[in-house]
This record gives sequence, structure tokens and C-alpha cells, in this order.
Amino acid sequence: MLRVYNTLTRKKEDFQTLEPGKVKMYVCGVTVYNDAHVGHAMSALVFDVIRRYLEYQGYNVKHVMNYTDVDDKIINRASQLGEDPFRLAQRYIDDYRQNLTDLNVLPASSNPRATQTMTEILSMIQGLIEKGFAYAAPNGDVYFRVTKNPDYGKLSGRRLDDMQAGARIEVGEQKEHPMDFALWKSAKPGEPAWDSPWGKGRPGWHIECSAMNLSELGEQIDIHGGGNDLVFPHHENEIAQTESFTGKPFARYWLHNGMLQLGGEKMSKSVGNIVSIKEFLTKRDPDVMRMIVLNGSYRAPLIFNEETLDSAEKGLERLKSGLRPASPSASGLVPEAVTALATQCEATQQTFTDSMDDDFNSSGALAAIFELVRSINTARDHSATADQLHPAQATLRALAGILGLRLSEKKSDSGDADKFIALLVELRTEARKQKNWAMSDLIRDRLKELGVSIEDGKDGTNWRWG
RNA sequence: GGCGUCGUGGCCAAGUGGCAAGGCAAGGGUCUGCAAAACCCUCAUCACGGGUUCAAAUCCCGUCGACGCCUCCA
Repeated sequence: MLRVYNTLTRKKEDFQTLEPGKVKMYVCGVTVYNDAHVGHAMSALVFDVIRRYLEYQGYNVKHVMNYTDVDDKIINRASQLGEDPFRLAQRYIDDYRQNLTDLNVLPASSNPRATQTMTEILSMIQGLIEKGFAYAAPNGDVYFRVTKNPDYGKLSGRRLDDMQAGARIEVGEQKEHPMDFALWKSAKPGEPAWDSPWGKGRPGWHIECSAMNLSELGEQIDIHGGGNDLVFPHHENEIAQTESFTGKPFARYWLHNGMLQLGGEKMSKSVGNIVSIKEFLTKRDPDVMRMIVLNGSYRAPLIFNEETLDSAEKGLERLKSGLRPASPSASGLVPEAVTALATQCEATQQTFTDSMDDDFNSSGALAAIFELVRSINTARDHSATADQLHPAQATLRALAGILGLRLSEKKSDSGDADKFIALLVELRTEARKQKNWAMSDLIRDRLKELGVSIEDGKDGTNWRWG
């Protein structure tokens, strides 16, 4: 039985969907005005793993991830660059899509965009006004009336009174209450704007997610996800809007990932400690990013630095070691060893699902996989044949695949190199027979420089890229 | 100031009442012509102080510290 930690209740709860076998999941995407950084990657990877695991458990997952493609930051950046804001947004959407593909993040079922959900946004605002949950200010802004919603604050555990006390809130003169937030912002000259009953303007940030949810998934959904920095005010406001509008509970489970930290602080533009996904991928395998995410709990802060990355990279190599082929001259395992390996396979599968069922405990799942790797390697050392290794290696691949790890081997640019390398290895074997250590070491060293590792085993010499 | 999360070996990190997973690093060993890889062995009583309990890293109280949110933010 899958249990998930629900931010709304601050507890782990049994996971039960609205409709049997189906999961409606909405994850807040990015605002597209700049290169996405590894913190965004963390969030995307967390929810990719969750989605993959749900699918593995047989759920049909409808996964929606939105793009905020119109807002102040986009407009500002566009005017700085002298670029059309819509063009700029499109450019960064394309970039982000590529980032996700590179990271092996499965494409969402749909990627709605604020600018393409305008009809729904407008009708939702209209509906909220009609029900008394929102009001238009004289300047054309429309605000949500927080005092009208008794549940306001239930997600983040805040009360309106507490928030007023020490908060540095810039009180808009147009607002009835300082915490009222904009559903619609009137446009200044030259800004992108849409017609509305309240004049030209654009949607507020929170309403777009409510509207996209409604149009893509309906009034009620199973999972709503995002970074924990979105809990307040974004998700709080989303709940308030949607539930005020529909009169029904919105999301059953609110899942939030922790923040990625660089130098002890959250990675953010204001601190200036940004590593873009693009930059990261020029230096490291995408699986390394995934490993570092899987190593810990998705809800906890993630420490990201060269040391933890190196560690993740080595760990990844270790996982891959389990997939190395049997020795060509392997003589076969004794029956007890075959049984032992099969037993480990089952144990690993069990621990894997037990762990993942416990609020997606990827760390525990990974630990189980590492134990399988050790067993496979031991079996190989004990002269297991390819056939004997195969079921365990298939399990390894399958489980790693559920976590989204590719475990792909480094490859040369052209497969043609292989036979020449094999030739060199053969020559080196001859040299070794003649105890020509200088020559055999030279070949080994030179191949190493070219990215080929030579390993002399009991049953002969193997080579591989890396 | 308010709300929330958290403090586990050199580093990263699971574990929420019953002898402390896993990865990285380190040391020793097997294998090897030497290596590399792999394998084996070693390496923590859980921030601090009280309390509850037969039993606590795990529950309660306090202290100190870190981080997130309260303003755009994955």
C-alpha cells in the first residue's frame, strides 16, 4: 500500500485515488524567462520518479505540467533584451523541453500555458466575482477576497492575523485586505494584454494554475505538486480560488519537494548561486543529477556541490558495474549460488517496492538496488555465465528504469573503433605472454588516455569505454 | 516576530519505540607481472539537557543551531 506525505495534513496518508486506477497529477512548472537551473531539474526529477512509480504500480497517470508564459518577469526581461515577450517565452519553453528530454524526464501528458487558457481564466474570475469571492478595483485589477474564505491558510498553516503582524506586505491601496491577491492585473501601456470585463490586462499568477487545472483535469485532482517554496502563497491561493469556485475539495494530496541548496543556501537568482541545467549537462551525465536526487528524500533539502556530485557519479558507476558482461570463459555457477542470486533478486524487488511505497523513499530503493549489484558482481566473480547473470541484470535494469536511470554505457562515436580496440587488446595479450610488460603497459596507458579501460581478469582481458 | 521543516559516522543520506540501510571517502586483505575493476573485512549510539517507558535516534519539555516560507521563486 502506497503512503504519501500530504502537506495539507502534515501526515503520511494511504494513497487512494478519486477514480480507481487513475491518477490526476498537476505539477507547477516554470516561469519561462531565463535558463532553468538545477533546482528546477530537481523538482522535475522528483515528480518524474513519482509518476514513473505510479505507472509501475499500474496507475494510468495523467500528468499535467504548466508553463507560465506571461508575467512581470517575462515582460521585464523581454524589454531589457528588446525582444517580443511571446517570442522570449517560446524560446525558453523550447529550451526547457530540451532540458527535460536530456534529463530523461518523461513528457507530461499535457503542457498547458497561461496564454492559451485565457477563456477559462476569465470565466473563473467572473465566477468568483459573482459568488462574492472576488472584486474589481477601480483601476481594473481584480482581487481575491481572502476574508470571504474561512479555510484560507489551511495548506500553509497560517492565519490571516499572524501574517499581518510581522510581514513586510506592500499594501495595495486598491485592496480591501492586505492579503487579498490579484486575479487580474490591469495592463500598462505597451504590455501584453487581453480584453476582459474589467479592461485590458493579464492574469495573476495563481489563477492561471487554477484555471489550467480545471480545464485539463477537472474540479478535483489526486496530486498537486511543486517546490515547497510554492506552498505559500501560490498553492494556498490556488486552493482558495478553486475551492471557492467549485465548492469542492481540490487536490487530495499536496506533495512538495525540498529546495536544492548550493553553498548552504537555496539556489536562487537573487543569491547568484545558479547552475543552469544546460551548464550542468556539459559536465555530467544526466543520471548523475538523478542519482543525487534519489540519494535523499524528495522532501528534504538537497545539498548540491562538487563533492556530493562526485559521490553520486561514483555511485552511478557502481550501479553500472552490475551490468557488465559475464566473463567469456565463465564456467558457470554452482547451483547454490544460482539460488542465492535469485533470492537476492526477490529480496531486492520487495525492498524496492516497500521503500517506494513509503512516500517514495528512493534512498531505500536505491540501497536495495546496490545490494543486488553486489550480488551480481559476486556471481560474476564466481564465474557466472551470461545466462545465469541475465535475470538479475534484467531486474537491475528494470528497477533502475522505474527510477528513470538509464545506466547507459559510454560509447565511442563510431562503432568501428571496437574492432581495432579488440585488435590492440589481442596484441597486448601477446605481449603479456612474452612478459613484455613495457609494451603491454604502454598499450593499456595509451588506451586509457583514449577513454578505454583494460581489465585483466582470471578468465582473460576485458575492455570497456570509461 | 509568525508559520513550517530539520540537526544520524570524514562527506551525502535512510531509518519515527526493540540490537543504527545504502553510497562516497579512508584503512587492511583477495585477485594481478604491476595496475584497474570486482569481491571480503574494518569504520557512528544518532546536536545538547531533562522526562516518559522494561526498552528511544525514534515520544514529551527545554536549550542551541541550520534551512524554507511570510516579497518573484521548483
